[in-house]
Amino acid sequence: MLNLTNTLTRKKELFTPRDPSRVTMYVCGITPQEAPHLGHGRGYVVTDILFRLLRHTYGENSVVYVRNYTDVDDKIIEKAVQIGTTPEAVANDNIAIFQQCMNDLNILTPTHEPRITTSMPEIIAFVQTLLDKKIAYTTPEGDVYYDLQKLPACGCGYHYGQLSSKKPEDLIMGSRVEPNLSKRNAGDFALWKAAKPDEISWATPWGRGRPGWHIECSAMSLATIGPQMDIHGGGEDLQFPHHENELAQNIGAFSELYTDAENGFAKLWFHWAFITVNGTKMSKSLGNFTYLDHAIAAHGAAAIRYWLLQTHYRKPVDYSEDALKAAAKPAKRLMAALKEPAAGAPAPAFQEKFLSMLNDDLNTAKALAALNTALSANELANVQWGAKLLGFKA
RNA sequence: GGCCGGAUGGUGAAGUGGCUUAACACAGCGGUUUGCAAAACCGUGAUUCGUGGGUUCAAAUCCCACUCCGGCCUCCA
Repeated sequence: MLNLTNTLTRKKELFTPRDPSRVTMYVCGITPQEAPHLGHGRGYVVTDILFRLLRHTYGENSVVYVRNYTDVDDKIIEKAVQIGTTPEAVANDNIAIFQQCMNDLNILTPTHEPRITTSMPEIIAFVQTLLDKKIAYTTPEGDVYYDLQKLPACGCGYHYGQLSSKKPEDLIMGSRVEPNLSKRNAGDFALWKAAKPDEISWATPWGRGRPGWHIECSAMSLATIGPQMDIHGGGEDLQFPHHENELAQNIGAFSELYTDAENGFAKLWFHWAFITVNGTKMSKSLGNFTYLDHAIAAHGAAAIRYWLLQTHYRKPVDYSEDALKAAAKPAKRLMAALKEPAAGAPAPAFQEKFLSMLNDDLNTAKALAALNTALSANELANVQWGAKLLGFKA
């Protein structure tokens, strides 16, 4: 009985999968232009808890979790030029660091980890579908845009801006999007960008180029999960424009399938909040980030997991060295309990209580507290069982 | 400017109507242990939940106003 906050309705909702034997979740992954920072760690630790809980509830082989790599984008290309290598090499290096971090943090490997560069036929096909339906249009420059005026009416009741609580007219007024005279409406977004000289590009019926950011996720989720999924997740900042546009793309392609609110693109949209530093968002552009691998080396993976799980996933977590040090001690205590010989089966009452906490919108802070209480009471079997569900590994 | 979210002890943070004079953790303080120290373990902390009103038998929890802070509107987990 999992209750999760659905960004689309802004309410905690009882989660019921479309098919309990194949529960599906797509979470936006990283753009490997740089090594991952602590913020990436948070998102995927949180998702890991959700994945573990779903596996516990529906069975280990009944959950399909997809997390992609956006391995081609402006910044990767820019970086490759800067250091004199290929975009592929930049992406591969950073993906390797990312995967090592995920491994260190004991984050379960997703069922599928698609990349843009290996999903090109699906991406091109998706753009073609939107062109065929006249929802997208090409420009003289060779770009392809989504025509927001053509967003089909959908049985699911979606209107553009619903996911991010924005009104289209506000978006256009406040728009700082690069002016492009070839666009029909200011809010139209790129599905495909025409090739620039000397840049990596792919051939398509409408000309060479590379995909826009949003279409990639629509295509990769279609290829791995299908046109409808249970949970779609990502960082808070992806709500707009990325997820809003992704949703518009899927409705453009599959509106006839999406007959009502229960049968839309995703049943539930899941977003986690950021890591902040002195109250301000940790980000690459502000330069106030800490590399994930450095933090793991300095404090240990268990301390980082403990620190992150102390706060509810929808609230910001403020980073400081002191905060990580403060988490190291209880994390160590937990680790020591996990290193003890297996203490047998947990008490049913404890399991039930523990699961009800996680099922209540992933209340990991409360679950961690229950673990500490069990630890003080020397309930080793309970501690070992609970810690495992929270992804701690001896 | 528009929209969204938040404000709980020295610190992080859970709690969204009575089970809470507020979980859990860190720091501090007291103690046990120890040759001393460290580590470990035990004990100890807000009569109070941004401010002002209101609703209720009952509010940190609901409603209204205000103040402050953050996020999104542009690449971003």
